[in-house]
Amino acid sequence: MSSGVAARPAARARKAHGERTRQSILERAVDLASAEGLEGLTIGRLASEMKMSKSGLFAHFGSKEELQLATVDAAREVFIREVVRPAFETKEGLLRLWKLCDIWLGYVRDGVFRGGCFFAAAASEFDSRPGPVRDRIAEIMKEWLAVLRRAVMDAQAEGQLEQSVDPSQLAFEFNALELGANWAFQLYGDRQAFARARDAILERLRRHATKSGASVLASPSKGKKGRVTASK
Amino acid sequence: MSSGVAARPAARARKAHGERTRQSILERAVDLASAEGLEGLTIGRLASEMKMSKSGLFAHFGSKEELQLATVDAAREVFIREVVRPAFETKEGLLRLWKLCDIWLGYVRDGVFRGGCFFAAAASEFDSRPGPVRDRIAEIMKEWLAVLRRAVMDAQAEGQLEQSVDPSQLAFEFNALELGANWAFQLYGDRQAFARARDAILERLRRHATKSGASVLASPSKGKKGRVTASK
DNA sequence: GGCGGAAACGAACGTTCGTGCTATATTACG
DNA sequence: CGTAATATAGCACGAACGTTCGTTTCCGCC
Repeated sequence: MSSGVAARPAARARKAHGERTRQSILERAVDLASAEGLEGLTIGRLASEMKMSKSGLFAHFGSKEELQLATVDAAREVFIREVVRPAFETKEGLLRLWKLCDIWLGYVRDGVFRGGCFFAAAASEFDSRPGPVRDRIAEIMKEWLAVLRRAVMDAQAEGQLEQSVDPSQLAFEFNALELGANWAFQLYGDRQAFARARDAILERLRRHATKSGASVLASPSKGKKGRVTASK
Repeated sequence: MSSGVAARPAARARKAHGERTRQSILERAVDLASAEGLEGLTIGRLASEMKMSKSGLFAHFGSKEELQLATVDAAREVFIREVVRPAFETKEGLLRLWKLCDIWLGYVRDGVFRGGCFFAAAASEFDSRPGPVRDRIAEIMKEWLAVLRRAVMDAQAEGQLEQSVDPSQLAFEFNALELGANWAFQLYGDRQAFARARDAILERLRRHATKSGASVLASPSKGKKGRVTASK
């Protein structure tokens, strides 16, 4: 950490191997944890799926809690890559706000994580289990809520959304509808839930859109069938 | 099993003791499971809390899965007693629909279960774990959604809610908002979330209320501060 | 060509889990 | 009172858990 360890590219190549396996372990860990839960994510199971020994895998993290934390952060990266980043390709304003919600719904429907929204599951699992893991999960979900809230405020600044709407309130509602769709899909395989959430969100956006905002929202409304738009 | 074992009333009194301890075990089990999860609900832990031996307690159920199923059903009884029944004291119509949602929020806020809504937690825990337990949970939550949907239809039949609203859609949205409030409260202790959910629900009810429906909704809206009305 | 450190391994630890078996209290009724 | 059913306890099991330890394999570098 302190000494630069020599900037020799060769020296980096040596270290790369450990880091790379660690990364591929975390990939699996995220997948496993999203389905079985962060506690159900077992070191032995993970090791056997990676065709490694328990101890070999264990050495990368030092404790189960560290593994859980690393897994949560890895899932956060995936979420940013799959949801936030794509939505941020759209210019700030009402359309980006809509994209955030729409892409989120797609991210659950398309099974980016096997068990639906990773953080919805993790939050529910850890909400009565104090500790660093719970804190990290709470922090990340707060980030997401802040992104939504920020998007609302931007849309207002752009003059596309009425000033009277409370950004926190709207962010809460959208998040709730997303969680609701996730819940219905995970428990019943109900794909219609995505359309329901989308309709509810769009209706709310339209209701509070200014005139200039309404035009922005014109296209996705006209989409033929009620399918969620794919991110690509 | 086969032979009727005699329908003597006295025979029932004999059996009562076992049934009573079974019931008190389930009380504890529900409380424990609501906080630690249905899988975290451990027979050893439960036995020691009940000051019983593992095997003595175990004999009442025969398997962990049976214990889980019995626990889920016990939680269902509590839910009916605490939420559905009180709301059904109000005559069918818009007000009952509102009561269902309002009392539900109170039931989470007042900690009827230590871990918030028992079924929200259980659903999230078991949604990727097929089996009888998952099926039972899904069934119970479907009952709740059906109650909501039915309440919407009743309100329409009473002429208090516009015919144009889709009962399933409204039930979905209300359920989602409730789950969202539960989520925010469990993860952040955010009591404001109840007010947010309530506001969102009330706003929707008002929007789609007929004239006669609006008058019914007049009183709870005027309630001074935005507190959720207690069920008693 | 041998040294050193990182990475992976295999075996074992102490615990806890769910689940059987067997025996002992407790109780109801003939 | 005695007997049979019921309820609880005691004990042991096999498996899985997280974790530790000592060893082995691998590879860049002096």
